[in-house]
Amino acid sequence: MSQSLTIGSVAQSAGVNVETVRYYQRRGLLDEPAKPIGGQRRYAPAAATRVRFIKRAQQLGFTLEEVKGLLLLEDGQNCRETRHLAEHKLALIEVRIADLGRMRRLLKGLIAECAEGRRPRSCPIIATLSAP
Amino acid sequence: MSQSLTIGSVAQSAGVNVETVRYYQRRGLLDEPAKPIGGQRRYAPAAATRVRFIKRAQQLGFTLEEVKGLLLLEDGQNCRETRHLAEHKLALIEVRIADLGRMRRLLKGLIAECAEGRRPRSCPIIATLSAP
DNA sequence: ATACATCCCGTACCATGGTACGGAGTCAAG
DNA sequence: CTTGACTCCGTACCATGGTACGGGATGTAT
Repeated sequence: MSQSLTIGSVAQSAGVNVETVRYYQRRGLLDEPAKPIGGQRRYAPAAATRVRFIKRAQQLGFTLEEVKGLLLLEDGQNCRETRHLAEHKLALIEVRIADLGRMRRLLKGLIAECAEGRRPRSCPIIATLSAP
Repeated sequence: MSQSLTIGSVAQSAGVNVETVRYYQRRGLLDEPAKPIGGQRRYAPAAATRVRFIKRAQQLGFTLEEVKGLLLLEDGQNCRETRHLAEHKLALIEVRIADLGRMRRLLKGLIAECAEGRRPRSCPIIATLSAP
């Protein structure tokens, strides 16, 4: 009963494509169970749990390579290392937020100039991009 | 004198790789000047300006496909359309910022739990990712 | 027992924005 | 006129996270 799932049911229960499960196996994020002689592989329910783990970590902004690192800590006994990974990721996310914030300010400013028609002869967005 | 630059000097003056200039030509973002019989192509200084335009637009978060759209409006006479493109991009950026903000809150919360050692038996980050 | 659904496996392809390679041709300076 | 740097062009490759295809083998339900 611990090896009861087909790859299709693992995929379905984790909400991903069968090909995605295979892909995770190729990427080394998921073990591939032994194949019975001329049969089909069977998966433990833990495989589906693991795929969900991967998906959740991705939603937190971890890449698959980083998830690989998290999975090494999966027993929950390495809280400190896990926290370091999370802190590092948090720092990267904050940099991205800051970058996007700058883009937003710039775009907003340009759009406002456009809307006010301050420089009716030439579009201020284009003008800014074209500046030497 | 209007066709005086080699591809190398265009690239250098715009701060990109020669291959990048060729790539933009393949993508249809930049015209490829006619090649003299058995000679080398020469570029007008406007080519370098255009490459810089592309790079700046990318920094504002536009993809190359979107830049292609902007370049069609490059004469500056289509302020309204340009503004629409910019507004659309701005909306996407704001969605992205909101997404990242959620990630940040989640990660911050988990890291704080870790640091406080509220759940010393198993790492709260791993536990959260592993939840059924 | 037969039909239909899945699985297996390798391989190729998608978007995105480039970089690298290699052999032949060309250009400019000394 | 030789040498070294640059150009040309097609093609292949990089990361990232998958998706698609196709023929043959299996599994399962009726």
